[in-house]
Amino acid sequence: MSSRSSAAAKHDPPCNCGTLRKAARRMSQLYDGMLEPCGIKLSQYQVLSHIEKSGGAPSMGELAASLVLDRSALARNLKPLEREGYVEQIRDETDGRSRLASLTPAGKKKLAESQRVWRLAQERFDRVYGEERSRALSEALAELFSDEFHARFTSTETRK
Amino acid sequence: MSSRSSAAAKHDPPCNCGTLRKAARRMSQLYDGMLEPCGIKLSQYQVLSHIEKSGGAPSMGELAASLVLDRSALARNLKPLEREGYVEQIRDETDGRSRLASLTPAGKKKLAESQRVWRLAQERFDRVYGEERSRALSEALAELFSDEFHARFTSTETRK
DNA sequence: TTAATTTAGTGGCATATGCAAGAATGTGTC
DNA sequence: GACACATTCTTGCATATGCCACTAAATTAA
Repeated sequence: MSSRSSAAAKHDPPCNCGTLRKAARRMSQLYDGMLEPCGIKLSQYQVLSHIEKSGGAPSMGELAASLVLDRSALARNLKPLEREGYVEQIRDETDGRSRLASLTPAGKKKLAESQRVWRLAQERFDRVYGEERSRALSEALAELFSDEFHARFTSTETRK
Repeated sequence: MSSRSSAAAKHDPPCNCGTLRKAARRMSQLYDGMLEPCGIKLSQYQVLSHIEKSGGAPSMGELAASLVLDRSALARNLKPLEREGYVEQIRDETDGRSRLASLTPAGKKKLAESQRVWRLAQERFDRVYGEERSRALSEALAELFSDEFHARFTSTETRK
């Protein structure tokens, strides 16, 4: 038999998920490094950014969903941002259960400031990785965290 | 002027890093879900798996590097695995500073068990995402956490 | 209207991560 | 052999994440 097929030489391909996590850790490090002068991490920038993109005052649930983040995790991630006075929770008049996340003036300012740095990071990424590939990668990854992918992945749960 | 180019409509493309993080969170959830019967998370499986791949007894530093993980983070991640008796740290005879990570018999058994489930997850991923694309994605991501990418990204730090 | 159900957000518990400072060990030099 | 310097791991501190159990509020069913 060939040495390739021996039991000991059973090389598994790299773990898709592990690879994703490694890349995420490394990129977070790089982006965080650039955002450092702004005093916020990419994770926090993402929160501010998503609040703005949502139109201003999303509910915790909506915001968590758009960040692909657990509700409780989002609540905790907001803590430092509230402490710094960038974000505040306001009651939803139409639904007593809901809290809406909203940027304070200071939050909008910090977001604008961070956005400038973030764009530099994006540009650097595109330059190093290639603009075309960058766009393609973004789309590929967006597919992975889409609800459709999740549904297709879990629907095959039972059989085979 | 067209509405597209107005200041308010300045749509930034999605954040490469944020997208990566979202995808990593979601995939971790899916892989963790499948590994659940084994009683370990993907992050823990990765540790066991990398110890094995390394040949048996890597130093903390080597293991951390192969996992693209901070040394201190690795040390903490090992805690639960040591508690469960899957991993043990042994002193390096040739270097008093170094600790080597090693799988216990129970750890090898748990790894083998988890590996079976992990392969199912990988297969499911490949089936849903496409085997060819899966392989390509893996390579693309591996490039992102490579030292070369890190170097190229940070080397342009100063200029522009 | 009241009871059952669904939806939102919170708090407890455990793991995951990173950075910076500190302690232990090794090495090279004089 | 003692000192300066480098390497390895450990600790403290802060954030990041997820799951589950619980409370509050709204919605639907009876």
